[in-house]
Amino acid sequence: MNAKQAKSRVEALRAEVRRHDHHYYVEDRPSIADEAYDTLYKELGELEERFPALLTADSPTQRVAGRALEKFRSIEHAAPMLSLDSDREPEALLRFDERLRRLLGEGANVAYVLEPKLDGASVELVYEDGLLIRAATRGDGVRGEDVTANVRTIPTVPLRLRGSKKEVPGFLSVRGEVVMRTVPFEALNERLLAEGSAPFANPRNAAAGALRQLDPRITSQRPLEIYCYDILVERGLAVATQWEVLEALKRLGLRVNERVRRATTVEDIFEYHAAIERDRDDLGYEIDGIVVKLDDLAAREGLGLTSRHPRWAYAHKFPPRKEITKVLSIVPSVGRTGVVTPIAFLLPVEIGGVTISRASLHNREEVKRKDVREGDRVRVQRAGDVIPQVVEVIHEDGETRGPSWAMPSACPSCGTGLIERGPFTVCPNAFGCRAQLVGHIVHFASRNALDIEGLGDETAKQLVDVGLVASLPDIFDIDAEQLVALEGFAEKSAESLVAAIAQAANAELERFLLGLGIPEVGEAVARDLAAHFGAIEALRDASAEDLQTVPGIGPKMAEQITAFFGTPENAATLERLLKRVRLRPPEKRRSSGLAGLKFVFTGTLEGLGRREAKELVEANGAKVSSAVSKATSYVVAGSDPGSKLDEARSLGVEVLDEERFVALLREKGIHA
DNA sequence: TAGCCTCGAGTTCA
DNA sequence: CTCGAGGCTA
Repeated sequence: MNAKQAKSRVEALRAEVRRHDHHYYVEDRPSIADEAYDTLYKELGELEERFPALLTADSPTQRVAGRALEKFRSIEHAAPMLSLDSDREPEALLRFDERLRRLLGEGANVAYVLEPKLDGASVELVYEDGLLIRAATRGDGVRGEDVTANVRTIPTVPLRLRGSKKEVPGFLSVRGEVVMRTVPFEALNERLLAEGSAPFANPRNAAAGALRQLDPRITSQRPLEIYCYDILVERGLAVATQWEVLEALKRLGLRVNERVRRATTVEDIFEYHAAIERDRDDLGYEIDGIVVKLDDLAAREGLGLTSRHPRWAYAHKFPPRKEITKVLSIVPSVGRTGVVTPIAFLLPVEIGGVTISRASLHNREEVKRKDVREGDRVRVQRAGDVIPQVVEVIHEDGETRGPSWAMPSACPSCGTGLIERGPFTVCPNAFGCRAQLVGHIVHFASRNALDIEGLGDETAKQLVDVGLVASLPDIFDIDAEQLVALEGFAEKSAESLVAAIAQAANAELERFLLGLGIPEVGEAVARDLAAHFGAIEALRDASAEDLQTVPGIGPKMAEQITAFFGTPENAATLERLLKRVRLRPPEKRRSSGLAGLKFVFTGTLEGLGRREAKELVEANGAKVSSAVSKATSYVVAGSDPGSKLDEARSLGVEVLDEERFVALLREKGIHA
């Protein structure tokens, strides 16, 4: 075979293989037997090997460009990839619809396109003259990471758009969602487990993780797929509506979700939402709601954007996932304050990608109200998609249930008679109850207090159980030898714990105060007290009147604090602790550019952690609070923000993304 | 005295 | 993150 013959054969083979790829991956309708396909593919590969001059990047054999990167390049998107306004309340959807109709004017024909909201990793694909030249993660919406080599390995992503030169646009930037279907996801996790690697919590993490592999050969082993749903920028494509956009994408060989629909009324949208939710478990991939988009592209232009979201699109989310499981047992547990909390141990179930095995039942009243009993089948959800909650008991005909659950009358830890305080049940043995001591130790060692690494729940329990610690100050007397004698302690971990404790003996006053666990004294109050009194002795000897001169301290808190220091056991403990620790007075805050501002953080910050961001802002004279109010200056929203973002919007508080937050700091001469 | 604002405490999993 | 309650303010 000469070079010319080879060239035409190679071209014919590529067209053939591409066609079969499209049918198999995009249309899900194979057009050839696997064996015959393999033969074609093999022949193409062999010819390309014999005639290397014929090799091109868009050949179906070149999906995996086998070299690992050092790191990803950051690239700017052709247009910002915005996030959508979203809510799960039906009223919010009604408001969206009404607002749109109002803005578009009386009698305007409003048409929507409805799509499932896929829960995967958002990417931009860029095609020039039909060739895939670039792919990027969403990143902060403006710039993302260059993951071209990885995206090329996804079989549903065409390396070359379908159609003749005339039909293919000169430039096309498409937005799509990379997802992993649930079945291959589980297979992948099993494989990872078998290899001794950590499995992924959910398909979204698995998809995002696969995209961020530096070695495309690893990505190519991960079962990724794409669905395309938007055009960011295009040249040479005549489209006037979202529906036409989707049609055009399909024509060009890009996969579009099969459940997309058109709608003209808000009733249609609710109906679609209900239908998709009903089918949610059968789709084979994860979704968390539906997306509603105004169909008319020209009308969108007129509507424009809010600070973060386009006004012409909206995500109507599903309520949190609920699953049914069985209550294995209900066990009372005593916390550091002595409050006894009933905990339901559950037959493990997966909800939204995480396995839930326990849920707090909060208090006596709660158990009674829901009438949860051991052995019951219960519906469990993750409130705010995080904290597991027992929603209700599922009753069946002819069921036989155990006796209703009752709070024990004696403390499960120390046997002292329990007392009732409102809906709560409390162990009054504050100084002799081992469970409470364990709680105190953990709190004392916690990150915001003395930050003793290696002294968590399990270790504290062990130390108390073996009698090494009978009271809080005893932790400073532990030596490495004693620890090594314990189960689970090797020499190294024993030494590092002892070192961590020794290091903690040099502590900031406010952290020490927090660690003492005085009722009503948390992070903020501890700081105010430290700043006002300057030394622990001054605080200890302060009267209730003195305390109330501190802004934020009223009669109730003053009473709690004086009662704490007035209790002989606490006084003795404090004396012993003070012999062991050296307290540093509060640092003078250099107030500067941020004085008078109030920040609230939500979501995950990428660059500097939330904790560092908080400290940085506070060190420069600003306040950080946990809830959004009218008094809030800025809400800083990282990725995956929570309800505080919605709160900020409804109160009209300015929202900063991480980039603009850092920019604000830089403006004020502050560097991270 | 009501309502807003803020804080403390408890909460699960990887 | 949510709930409940204390403190502050109008």
